[in-house]
Amino acid sequence: MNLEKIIKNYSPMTETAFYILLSLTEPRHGYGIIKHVEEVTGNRLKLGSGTIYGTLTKMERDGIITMYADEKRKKIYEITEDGKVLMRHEMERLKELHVNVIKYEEDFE
Amino acid sequence: MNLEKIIKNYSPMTETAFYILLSLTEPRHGYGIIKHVEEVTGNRLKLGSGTIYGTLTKMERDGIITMYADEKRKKIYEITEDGKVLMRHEMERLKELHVNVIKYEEDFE
DNA sequence: CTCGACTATATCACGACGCGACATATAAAA
DNA sequence: TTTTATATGTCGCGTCGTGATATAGTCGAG
Repeated sequence: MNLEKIIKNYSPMTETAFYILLSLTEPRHGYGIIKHVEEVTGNRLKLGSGTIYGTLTKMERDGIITMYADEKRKKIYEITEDGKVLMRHEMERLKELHVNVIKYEEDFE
Repeated sequence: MNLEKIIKNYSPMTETAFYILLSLTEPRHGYGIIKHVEEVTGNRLKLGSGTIYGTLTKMERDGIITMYADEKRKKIYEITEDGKVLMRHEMERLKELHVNVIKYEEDFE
């Protein structure tokens, strides 16, 4: 899948997809990602098994992550260059969202 | 719908839902919301008609927005107190996300 | 040594969501 | 007058996150 289509199909990114990709700057396997996401969100976000393995399969098919190693009971992935471009794009969107949070925060007090 | 269930069902909020509620601190009708969202996102986000009217119906049913006025060709809504609580909750989540954007940004360069 | 807890992956059906297409209608502007 | 903008609504489509279910290896406590 080319970069243009990737960005179109993955924007806006779901929170799940965002945290999976955030975990894959270091090579990790599915179960390791689940634990890492729990860590960085302070146990708030717990990914279901269907979510993680389904998403990883889809992301590999689309070329935003790649197989790093295939051990007996561990399939280890890492993010690709296209994946990094996508994440930079998503991070810009999240910054825009944050600007609007700060701007309109007082209206909800 | 009670507040606990509202927060559970609307978290994490979709970008669409977030910007619709952000628009409803002032009373607005569907079409007005579409135009307002285009404005605050710099024409990035254009809501489809199915999205806006479907979401408004659902949000009113769940008690996070309420009918403010029902003119001939305009149904005007505004956010409820429960809706404001929900938005404060969502804004906290977006701040956490933003912290992680700043923290891990350099890993995607 | 055995039993439960943890690690690890995979598939399935379910409900929810965003979207564009299509339909309908009024009002303003060209 | 004809087009463009305003305004709401419904429908089917594809996608997504989730929990249930299945399967299986590892490892420590009793």
